[in-house]
Amino acid sequence: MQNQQQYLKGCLSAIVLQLLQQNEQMYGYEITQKVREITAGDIELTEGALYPTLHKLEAEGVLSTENKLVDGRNRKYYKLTENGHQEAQTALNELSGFMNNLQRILNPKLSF
Amino acid sequence: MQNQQQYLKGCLSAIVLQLLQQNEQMYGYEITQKVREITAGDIELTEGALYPTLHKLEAEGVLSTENKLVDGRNRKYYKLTENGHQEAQTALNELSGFMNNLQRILNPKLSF
DNA sequence: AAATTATACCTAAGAAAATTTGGTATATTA
DNA sequence: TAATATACCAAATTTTCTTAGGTATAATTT
Repeated sequence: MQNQQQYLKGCLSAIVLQLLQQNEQMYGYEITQKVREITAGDIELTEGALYPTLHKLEAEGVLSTENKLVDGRNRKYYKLTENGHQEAQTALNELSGFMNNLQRILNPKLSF
Repeated sequence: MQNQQQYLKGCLSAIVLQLLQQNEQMYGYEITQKVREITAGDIELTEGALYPTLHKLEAEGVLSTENKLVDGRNRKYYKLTENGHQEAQTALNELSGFMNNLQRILNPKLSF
């Protein structure tokens, strides 16, 4: 169960979009901690991967940002744009479909 | 449900290992058709990704090969080596763990 | 008081792994 | 006979992540 990191490829954006569907607004560091918490430390979003992804989603118009100073430190909050909500739903439906397919491959006996 | 391809990144090797745990021996083209069949066409393994992956797994000693001439066409059959069975089990356990974690993220209400 | 850890952002070089596009060849089907 | 299906492969490019840095403030530990 140790090296799950490799499987993260491809679904980092989807994870971000899901968390922002659930939480209204989050900042980068918060996202890394949330994923660490939910997965009990199995999955660690590296900042080198996360920040470029956030910037890309913002550049695509999926996310918007707002800077806030909290306890003397700067935080950059991200939220889904109006269009981003639709994009998020599409991406998450696709991921859901993919996971069902992957289950079919891994569990050939079960039928869904 | 169309573009699930993006999520394939990172688990191509695991899919190959799973299919070879189930099937004893398979050749490349057969693997692409099998995945297409199981996923009803949602996931298409491109040959440009599959063959390099097979060669890599062979180079690592996870898979061994045997060439056969069938109906006038050459087929290169792959099977798990003795060591490959262990590697496969490890990789598939990791993927299973990853999917559970991803479910926790996508489905925050459910507890597993 | 000083050093370490936690919080919080970021970039750039490199590596890994896929896509895209091309190639070769035989058998079957239209 | 032309197109499709079968069957293999490699190379250039792109995408995406890891690794390894950098900056800065607050809180904790030594």
